[in-house]
Amino acid sequence: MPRVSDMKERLMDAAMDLIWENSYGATSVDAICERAGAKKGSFYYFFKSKSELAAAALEGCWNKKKAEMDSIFSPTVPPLERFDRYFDFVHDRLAEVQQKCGSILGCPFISVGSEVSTQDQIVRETIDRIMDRKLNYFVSAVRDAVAEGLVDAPDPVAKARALFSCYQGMMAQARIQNDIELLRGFKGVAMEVLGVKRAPALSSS
Amino acid sequence: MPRVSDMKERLMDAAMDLIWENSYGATSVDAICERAGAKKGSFYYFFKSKSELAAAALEGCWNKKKAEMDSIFSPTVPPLERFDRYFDFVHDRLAEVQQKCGSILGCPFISVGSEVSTQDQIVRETIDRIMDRKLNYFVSAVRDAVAEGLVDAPDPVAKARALFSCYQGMMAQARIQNDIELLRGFKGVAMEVLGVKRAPALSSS
DNA sequence: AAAATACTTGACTGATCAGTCTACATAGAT
DNA sequence: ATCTATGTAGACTGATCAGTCAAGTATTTT
Repeated sequence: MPRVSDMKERLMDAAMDLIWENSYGATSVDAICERAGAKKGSFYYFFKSKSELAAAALEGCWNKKKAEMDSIFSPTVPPLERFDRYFDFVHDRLAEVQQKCGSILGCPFISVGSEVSTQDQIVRETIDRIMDRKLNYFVSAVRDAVAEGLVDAPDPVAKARALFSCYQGMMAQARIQNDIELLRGFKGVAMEVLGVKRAPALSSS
Repeated sequence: MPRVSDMKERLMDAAMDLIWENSYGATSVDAICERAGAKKGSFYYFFKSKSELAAAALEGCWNKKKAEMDSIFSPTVPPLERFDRYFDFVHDRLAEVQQKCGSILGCPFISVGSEVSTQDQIVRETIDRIMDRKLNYFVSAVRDAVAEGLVDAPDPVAKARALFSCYQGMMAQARIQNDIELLRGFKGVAMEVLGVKRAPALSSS
């Protein structure tokens, strides 16, 4: 195989950045090409439509985060500490992005999902799948917490879903209000929603 | 004052319908005009931009709902029953809209807010204000529930915020998954998040 | 009757949109 | 050396975008 190009990745990264910062609708193919340093021809060489690129970019975004998620939600970590670490991680990540672009961007999957759900099946299904995978981390952690007697939950899946909804709602609000403070206090809210019996001593800062 | 026209309201309604069903970005001024039976000139006679119309339409949407909210969250209704009635109301409303347009549309304020927050200050601030007013209903109800000893909450505002986030997250997910079932089970989730001591006997079905 | 207010009309502009197409470049394989 | 696969370049298309504008109509006030 001749020359290998990193243009496909550059286009996906550029698309993800722009879509997350602005929105799917407000992000043009021209703008994506410009940021990626590509020309139109390259774009349509790799992707057959804007919508297909968006789906690929979102999937790629998830794949990048997956390793980190696996580490944070590792079964070797005490279940409640997983949430603690995760919300710290998200906070730090959003704060870092805010330095670059000046806004709290929240979760791209919720924002873009809400935006395109009625108009773009490809993107909608991609996001649906990703959200489900994300939820699974919560479910395992809640199950483990129940097993260790840290949390009372007759239905761990329902509990995990409740926390997941709460997390998503908070992220959406953080974006709308452009306020990271909502995230800062979320660890406490999470423990309350889980109905933690007594706060465990955590090792991390 | 000469002739009175209902075109302003027609434009606002048309805009709200289209933006809620699709998105802000995917809704063109031409499409709004067509649905309202207006011509371009009329549009720009009443509104100086698409963004200003969107803000007006969202504000108008809230004003229409306000009376219903006041009734549901009336202090004469037992506090926990307010939530019960509200989530029933939202469920029925979304189911009704689904009949017309085939999709679960969720909450327009969250969807549009997430979409435009970084791009349109006018709309962003409008939504921020509306969400805050909505939250206040939750806060009062939680306070009353605490006063009646139905709920334990050292910080009723935090509790209300937690439930509000959870509600919003669930609505966003309902739209993304195009699934109303999430709403059906929400009343139970809400009571759990509130940490209701014992389920009170409710009068409504 | 005339003037003023409150709209309505629809053609128009220039920018931008997603997507197409042909020609070309660069690399490894033979 | 040349052939082939993998890209790249960028001009182009036709549709659609938000927004403008000058001219018109209907209604009430004076």
